[in-house]
Amino acid sequence: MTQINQDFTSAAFRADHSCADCRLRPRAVCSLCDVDDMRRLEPLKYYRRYQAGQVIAWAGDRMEFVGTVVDGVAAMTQTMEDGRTQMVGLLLPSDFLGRPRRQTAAYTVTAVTDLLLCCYRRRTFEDLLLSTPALSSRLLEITMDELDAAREWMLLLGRKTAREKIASLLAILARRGGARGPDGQARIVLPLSREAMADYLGLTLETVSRQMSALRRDGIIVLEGARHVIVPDCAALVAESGGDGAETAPAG
Amino acid sequence: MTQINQDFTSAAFRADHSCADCRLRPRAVCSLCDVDDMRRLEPLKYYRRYQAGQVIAWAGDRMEFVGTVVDGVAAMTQTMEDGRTQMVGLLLPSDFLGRPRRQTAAYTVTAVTDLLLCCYRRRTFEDLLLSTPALSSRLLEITMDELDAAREWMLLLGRKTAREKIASLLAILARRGGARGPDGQARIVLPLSREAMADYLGLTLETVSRQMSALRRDGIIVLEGARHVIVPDCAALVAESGGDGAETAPAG
DNA sequence: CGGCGCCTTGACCGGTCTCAACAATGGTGG
DNA sequence: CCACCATTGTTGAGACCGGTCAAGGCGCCG
Repeated sequence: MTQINQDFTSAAFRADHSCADCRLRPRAVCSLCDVDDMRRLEPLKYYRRYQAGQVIAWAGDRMEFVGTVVDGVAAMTQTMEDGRTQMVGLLLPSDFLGRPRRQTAAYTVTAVTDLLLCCYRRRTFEDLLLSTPALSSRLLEITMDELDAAREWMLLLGRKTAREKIASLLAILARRGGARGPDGQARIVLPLSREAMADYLGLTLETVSRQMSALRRDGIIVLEGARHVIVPDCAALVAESGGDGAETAPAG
Repeated sequence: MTQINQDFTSAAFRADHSCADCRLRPRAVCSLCDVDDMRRLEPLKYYRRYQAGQVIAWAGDRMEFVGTVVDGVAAMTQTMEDGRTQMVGLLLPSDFLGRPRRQTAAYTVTAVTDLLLCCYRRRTFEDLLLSTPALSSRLLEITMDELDAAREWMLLLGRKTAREKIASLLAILARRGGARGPDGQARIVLPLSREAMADYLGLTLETVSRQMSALRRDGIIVLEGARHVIVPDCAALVAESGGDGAETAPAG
């Protein structure tokens, strides 16, 4: 597909990883496991791949696996009967997907870009949780971090203006996804379409587009095509974001 | 204070509970503990009381305890520099307050009504988590339930109309706090002021007041004073709420 | 070159916010 | 018991932000 997805695929889909040189171990659910734990975990893991746009699970579907995002971006969305949809989580590399002890997906999960997941069968993972304190301990930490992130997002959805919402999202993507420049500069390759951004921010895609243009006019960002954003001064962007909540990782 | 608070105090502040006849054990963090576990936990617990309006912790304060709401209602709120505030959690009886392994409060916590908490010192509780799998297992469940509730709330904040927001809140309070009548009827004693409702729903207090009046005019609710709500037909209320998300417990 | 997504921009509309006055409630003290 | 006050809730008028509907541009791919 587009340049964006090739960026993700090139690194991710080359071959399976060995846990020993997994670059996202420090943040993943297995980060607290010792060598012994990993000897038990590693043989049980397997990989799943999805193409951009593919639905991983519909809300209500049986979910027989859990996993960690290795490469790419996934989105969790909720939809009302009349079609209004709200994204409730953006899953970036190292984020955990799925819920032990629950048989069905609570939200629809979609691959936003090409995606690589490091998975365990759900039942297997539940057993590992019981026998591996380091795993369940880290999962609790991760879940509480996601809860904090969700609450930050509640502030954004409930109280921020459209401009602040856009600035907040860009600030978060710059923090976690973007390449940082020498000074306060950053470049972001947006994984999300305007519509997906709107669904995440509780806006319409037209408002997203207009506010992106407004930020460009005001010199806060520079656009190179719709999906490439340069932030000349990250501090200025954060100032536009309303300040609160930009310093935290996005919801998982 | 008001009738509302006396409702809460009458039962709660009589005397300390014994875990054996604690009516919220089934939903609390200790629900999976066996008799042996409880023999270790019970001597370590203690109670804290707060008056309506009292601040339990400011965002950034050191938090040296965690606990479960026994009686009353507490609120977690987040505030921006310019004063805009968003409630990010409403804590009802059996809900858990605090985060193990974190020294400072992430949000400001306030007693909405007179409040009774069943507490452990944070360090004590952290030790208990390590030595009591039933405790950490249940805490993970609770945290994941709160995460689901937070995500339901994101849909409400991002996509629902003012009327739907009000209806959703009333539906939730009817489910968890209200006395259920014989048919589809329910009566709710609102623990929240109009302003607190607005902070929870991402609205202004004027809009809350107007939509309450609109629901009254349309016969969806009956008001007996500002804080007493009668719902003649719960199904009709749920229909006004936009359907999604009303069947889940509120965020903790 | 043409067609199809995706994005941008414009004009207009409407829901919610803002500012303001007023009503109801409950508590206090004469 | 009642008058008074502070707090909380209600209602109105007008402004504004973001949504809706619609047209057109850009880039990618056949």
